[in-house]
Amino acid sequence: MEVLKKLPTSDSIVKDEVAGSDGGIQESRKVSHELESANVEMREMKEENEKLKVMLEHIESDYKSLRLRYLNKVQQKSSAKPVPDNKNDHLNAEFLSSSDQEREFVSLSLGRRSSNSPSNSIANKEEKTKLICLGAKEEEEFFCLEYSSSEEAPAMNKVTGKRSSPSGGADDNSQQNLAKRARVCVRARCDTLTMNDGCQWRKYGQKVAKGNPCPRAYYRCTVAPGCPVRRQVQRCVDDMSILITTYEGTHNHPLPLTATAMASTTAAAASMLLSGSSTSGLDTEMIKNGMNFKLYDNNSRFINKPTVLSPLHPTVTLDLTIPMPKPSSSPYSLNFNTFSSLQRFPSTSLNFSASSSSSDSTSTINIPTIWGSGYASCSPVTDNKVHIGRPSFLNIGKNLPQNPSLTETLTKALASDPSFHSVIAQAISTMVGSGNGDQQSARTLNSLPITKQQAAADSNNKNKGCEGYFSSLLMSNMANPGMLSTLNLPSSELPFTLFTTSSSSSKPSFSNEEKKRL
DNA sequence: CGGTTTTGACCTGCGC
DNA sequence: GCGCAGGTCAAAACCG
Repeated sequence: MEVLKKLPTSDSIVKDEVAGSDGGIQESRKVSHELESANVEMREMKEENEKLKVMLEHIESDYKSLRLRYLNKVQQKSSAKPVPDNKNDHLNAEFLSSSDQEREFVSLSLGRRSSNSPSNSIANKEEKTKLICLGAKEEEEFFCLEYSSSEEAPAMNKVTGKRSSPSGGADDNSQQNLAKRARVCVRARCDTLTMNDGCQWRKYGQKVAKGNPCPRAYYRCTVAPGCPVRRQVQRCVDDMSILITTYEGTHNHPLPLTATAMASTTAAAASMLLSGSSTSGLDTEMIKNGMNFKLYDNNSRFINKPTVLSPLHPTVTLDLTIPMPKPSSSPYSLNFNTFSSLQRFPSTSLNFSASSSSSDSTSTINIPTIWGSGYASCSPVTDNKVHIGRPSFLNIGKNLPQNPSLTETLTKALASDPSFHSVIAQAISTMVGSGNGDQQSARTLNSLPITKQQAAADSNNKNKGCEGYFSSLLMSNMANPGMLSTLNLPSSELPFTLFTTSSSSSKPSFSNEEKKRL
């Protein structure tokens, strides 16, 4: 896995700046001053790029060691225990001996599908399901995380998990269903019946839920046959203007350009939820390019708590109904929380606050966001609001030293957190997509100039009214000029694509455009 | 005519 | 075990 953060060369900036000036001493002084500051920022960014690279190397090595540890543990378990269940033993042996299966397991853990794998057969999938559940008692979170990355599985076992599920222990089923049923709930104001998120949906049912006179509609993705993604659409009982759309599953096909943003966001949010871990339950805020993501839990007093959510499903709610603050004036608020009812589902909370200027007193580290491209500056705060990962692994925010080494501290902390590793891996795979279409779409989307993206979004909105809201919102947020302000760069010069991965090798890969920029 | 929507019946999980 | 609620199925109706 190779992650790159792409930056425009200082030369290109110089040329543009010089070309843009008409002369005059003051003008050139101003330009040179700006150049100087830009260069300083560039150096800082490069340094942080290096740190990120180091961090990712750590992540990679940590992941490998974790995997080894896990395999050792399974091996020890299978050899030490005579085990009442011979089937599981057999499965363990198979797991350890089959390179194919291991490959798929690893693949799952990275959030990618290996659709061409010969182990994709039903029989093998069933075996792997059992394998995963085998160790669930000891390493519950780990297994949930690993398995949750493959949300296509419900295509074989219906969401209810019973009708077509193989006869297995209730624990096994529930364990895997926990991971598979992760949902992303999106709340947005919309006057139309549904919102166009770029995907094609077919309605397969409607039901009036208790407590809400508005019927809930059930949709399936029809972009590709067999796509496991489903969505529920329902009006908020407290505010009829709010449409609650709940997504479940991951698309197993390339997505249309307009659907990429939403799918990536929901997949990343689901990934965040599933890879998340228990925290102290403190209120958290996350900033993501100007989008407000409101968080709830069962104790939340949030009055618009949607009835669409079932305690059976770990759900992330993305609240788009909160007005966006102006990019340059205030940090955005993005709340991520989970319906972790019964404490069965770990919650993940992150706090990314965007520093509006370099004069902020707090130290920041730049973290590539998983929702689109850009920088989210992670600012340590003093009220314990920065919490990433499970307390046992990491508890950033508590007793954080407010000194210049904070960046390193946070970097190390992040690099040492397995949850964060998985989130990053999932996010990368989400952005890259399982198919070329996804990759292309994401890249195309990210490389579009802001004006074009905005124009496209505006055009969509003009034609469809409320429809296209998701796409345009997400697209515009991906290219949020506010994020550019931290770099002091014109929006046209910003490198949107921060992540590129190469599936064929571990070396970085660049598109032609990216090569030019570099 | 093919795809989509509607709608009543059915299945499953959960609480009592 | 029973009833309730959520979710899904599938036949009929609808639509372009």
